[in-house]
Amino acid sequence: MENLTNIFSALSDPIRLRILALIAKETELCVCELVGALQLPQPKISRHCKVLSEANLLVSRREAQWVLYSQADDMPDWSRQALEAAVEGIKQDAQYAEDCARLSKVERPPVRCDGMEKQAC
Amino acid sequence: MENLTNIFSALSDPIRLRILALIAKETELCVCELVGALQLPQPKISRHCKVLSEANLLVSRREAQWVLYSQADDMPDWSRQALEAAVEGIKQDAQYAEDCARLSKVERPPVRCDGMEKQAC
DNA sequence: TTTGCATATTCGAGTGGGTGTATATAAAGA
DNA sequence: TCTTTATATACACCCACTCGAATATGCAAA
Repeated sequence: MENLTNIFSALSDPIRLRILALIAKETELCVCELVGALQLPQPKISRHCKVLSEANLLVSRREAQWVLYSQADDMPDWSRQALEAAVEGIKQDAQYAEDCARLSKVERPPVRCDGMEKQAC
Repeated sequence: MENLTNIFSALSDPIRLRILALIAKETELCVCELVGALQLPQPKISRHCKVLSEANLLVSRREAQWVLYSQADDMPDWSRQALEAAVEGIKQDAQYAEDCARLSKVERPPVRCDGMEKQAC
């Protein structure tokens, strides 16, 4: 029951929904990319990512200086369904398009160039 | 965006989830039945039902002295999906079984005997 | 119209969550 | 080691939310 309400309270914040939508689109993002896309202070983004991690919606891995967040892969069905609903909902918001546009202009950190030569970024 | 966060914050309360699960099971319930099933003060139930109505998850209709709550039928897809996820999640909680058991013992108000002679209740 | 039942609302108190600012930690490179 | 970049945390403040208790409203039957 507490798991359940944690999930939905994690989903009940606009900034966290924006983070989830971008990660759903890009698979994996680091904090500084999210800061660039959402144009919000870094501690704010970091705290919201923590909330999403504690709700078991995101997981993080550190790579050099960067911390990369992605969707958790061991969610119960209803949790994944709730997450999908949230992402689907925010995709219909104008904010999502703006965030995507800004994200595309954010310089990719070298660690995000998966499968390529890191110098190529 | 505000619609979206309203939905998820409406879903982020254990009492509201219990209400939604019972209504999903019984289609339509009045406040006094919910009070009996959840064993909580009537003003509390009433306030939570109001929150769910304002999030467009429930609708209410008055029949004599009773107010009957049921799922809204004009939800966007992602909203219905979120609601289904919430109900699915709470069904796996022990609390749900207890609520169902208590609900089955609550005396049905005459207005809930759909399609039958009301005296038969 | 008075009484009783069902539901909704108001009020004040208490609590948790979000935020900005500042600072701490972690890692890499000079 | 010192600096830079990236991320996390600490602290104080404020606001929204929840609650219990009391009261108001709506409806029907006597």
